[in-house]
Amino acid sequence: MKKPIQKRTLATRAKLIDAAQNIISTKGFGAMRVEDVVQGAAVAKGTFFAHFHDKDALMDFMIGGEIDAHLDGFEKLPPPENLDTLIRHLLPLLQFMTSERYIFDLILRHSGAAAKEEIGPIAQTFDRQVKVLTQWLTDGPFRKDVPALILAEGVQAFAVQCMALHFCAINSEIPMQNRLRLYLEPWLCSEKSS
Amino acid sequence: MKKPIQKRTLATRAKLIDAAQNIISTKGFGAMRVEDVVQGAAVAKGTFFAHFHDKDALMDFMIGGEIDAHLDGFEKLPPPENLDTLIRHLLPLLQFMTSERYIFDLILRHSGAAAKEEIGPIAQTFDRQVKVLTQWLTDGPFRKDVPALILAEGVQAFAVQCMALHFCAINSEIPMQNRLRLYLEPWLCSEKSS
Amino acid sequence: MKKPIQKRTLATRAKLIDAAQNIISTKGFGAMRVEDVVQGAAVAKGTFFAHFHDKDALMDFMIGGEIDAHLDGFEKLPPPENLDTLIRHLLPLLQFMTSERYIFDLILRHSGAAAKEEIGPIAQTFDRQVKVLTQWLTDGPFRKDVPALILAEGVQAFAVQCMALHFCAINSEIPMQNRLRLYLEPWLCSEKSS
Amino acid sequence: MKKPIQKRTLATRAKLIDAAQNIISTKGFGAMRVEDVVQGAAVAKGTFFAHFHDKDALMDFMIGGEIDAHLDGFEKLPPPENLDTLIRHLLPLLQFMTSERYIFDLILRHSGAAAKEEIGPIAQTFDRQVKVLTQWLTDGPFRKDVPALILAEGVQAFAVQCMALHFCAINSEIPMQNRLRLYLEPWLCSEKSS
DNA sequence: TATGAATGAGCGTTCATTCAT
DNA sequence: TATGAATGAACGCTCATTCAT
Repeated sequence: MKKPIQKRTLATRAKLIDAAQNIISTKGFGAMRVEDVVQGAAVAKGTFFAHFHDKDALMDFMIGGEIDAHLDGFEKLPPPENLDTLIRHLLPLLQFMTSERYIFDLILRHSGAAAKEEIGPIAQTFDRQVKVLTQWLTDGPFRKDVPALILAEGVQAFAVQCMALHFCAINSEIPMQNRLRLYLEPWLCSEKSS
Repeated sequence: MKKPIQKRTLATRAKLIDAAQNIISTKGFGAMRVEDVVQGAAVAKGTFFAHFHDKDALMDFMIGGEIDAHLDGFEKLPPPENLDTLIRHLLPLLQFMTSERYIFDLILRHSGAAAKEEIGPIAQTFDRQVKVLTQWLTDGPFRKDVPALILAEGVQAFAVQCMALHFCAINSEIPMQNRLRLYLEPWLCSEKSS
Repeated sequence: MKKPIQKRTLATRAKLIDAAQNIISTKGFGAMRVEDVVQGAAVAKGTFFAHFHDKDALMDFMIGGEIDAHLDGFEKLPPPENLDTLIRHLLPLLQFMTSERYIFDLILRHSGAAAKEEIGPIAQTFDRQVKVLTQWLTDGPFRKDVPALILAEGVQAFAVQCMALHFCAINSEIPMQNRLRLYLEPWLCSEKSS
Repeated sequence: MKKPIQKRTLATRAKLIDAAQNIISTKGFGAMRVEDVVQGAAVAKGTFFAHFHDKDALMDFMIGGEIDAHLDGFEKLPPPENLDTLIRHLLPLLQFMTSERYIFDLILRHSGAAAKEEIGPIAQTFDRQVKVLTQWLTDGPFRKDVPALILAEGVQAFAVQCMALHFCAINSEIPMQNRLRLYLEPWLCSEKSS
């Protein structure tokens, strides 16, 4: 009986998110200005900060949403029956994450939930990624001598590495998915030697 | 006839680096402001930018130097004769890199040399890291079915993952070195099945 | 048939005043926020404004009450038989008024009833002050060549001046009551020269 | 040899003051916005705060300047040969001070230099006022049984009282100068009895 | 080389007050 | 009466970077 969130509150929040979405799809994440969002939502600036602690919180929410959409897609797919399928499945997400340097940096910063006590949207998607990957690795034709959870976290590590190198001048001539294969082949398709 | 670097130039640069070092050891990397550095060096703001292209260049230099010192140490060590030794050798570096969130973020950003054409100090240390690791992996009792270079890059990827999780509220109860072992054991001590 | 004030109304008002009193005695007048008051009273923001026209009205009420208490005390005292007694009598009130810069400023602003049509509590205390002083000056051994009312207003003027200078860095070394004596001696103990 | 203030610095400061002056004479002191000032001066916002600690500091400076101009005029006048002349001389200043409620409030707040360590422009004019008045009262046909300095401070006290009452709904029907005469006559034209 | 005043775009904040429910 | 989300107009601030001297 504390706070039966009012309809108006939700409506306002939706307006803000809509406005943000508009700006993002037009000009990209990096170009989002609080000023423009409140203007687009026809809402006072104070209202913005009543709904989101700061600009970063909104970015976290928006990017987290996008990643979640990808993960929703992942869950609808059958477990990949080989390494190449797995990589092909992952690729769209990696491409989104590297679509803007701004996004990648922000994701990295938020992925580790950092000092914040409450885990933010992006950090939660990282957990979810591991869950999905764990499932795939359990069901698919991958090494079984190592817990799927560890394998999944490793895939994440390699994916991040590939994305980072993607932004690297010297290393970017080799496509992300190729490099990822280079790592995942020995990671997922070996068996511990006795 | 390539203008012999003047004594004054070097002196000023030294003053700036000294001042920066002072601030860093007092308040940490994250608290470094150009303002304070030039004040500490008793030099004008503009002078700073005559010596370093931007603030990041100085940070890059300072952190790069620190990492290089670690790598110098690595090179003096004998190749690790097993996984635990390898991890123990790496640990001090990882600890420096995670001593401040600010450092870790900055390192991540620079590790990929980014958009910059010329590779900065930090990026170079990453190359050097790979070289050292490659040597260690070549000489030590590790899997040989995968190029040592790839293995080395993988070690780097796992190290980054461990550092990132170190900053994550939910995952930080397990020590970095333990987690690293979890990843490196299957990564370095397997052999491709058939 | 003028709507008999309901018990609930009075209770709410009392809760608000209580809450305000709490905050004031803890953190001072200047730190009072409507937010905190309604929270302390466990009442909604809007309710506050149903009971007080604005925040100033509450402040006016609280400070006016405090001053009135002082004046009640004054009326119980016998007319001062000399200047020093008069000043000694006044002192506690002046001390309250200068206990916080915020109070003094607010009193000054309200003393002149300002643009408001209806005279507020503080403005009324100023009238009452003049009445009390007029009585004192009529009954005591003070000059009679000037209407007691004018003298009383003068005392008020000098008191304000002393309070203002009390807040002034350069002038505050001399105690309020001493300075007041400096002014009142020639103001109250002279006679017009023919 | 610390900081030989540069020409540019002075020019920028002048631009800011000019712009402020423009706005003030068009729309009054109360309507001055920092935003408009920097725009009018064609200067960055940061520059404003490099020259004035905050908006209040500029207001202090502007109003102080205005009062100083009045005081400059006062110093060119011969000492008033009677009370009415003295009041007539003072009137323009009082009228400026009461021309806007905003100004009067701000002057009151700053007159007592308050908590600030360094005395601001307005506070300084208050000192200067006393000096000018002291001279007038020394040279003119006023009571000599009280130090001119005390008399001068008293005049100030009465002037403030009159200005405050000027803004008071109930008391404002009687013109400031008339009320001032009511006070000053007994204050300046008496001699201590016996 | 050295100087340091100026830049500048946008974020976060404030908090008394209003108004539709 | 009571509710509490929304308002809103500035203000203050940040601080790496530039550029005319």
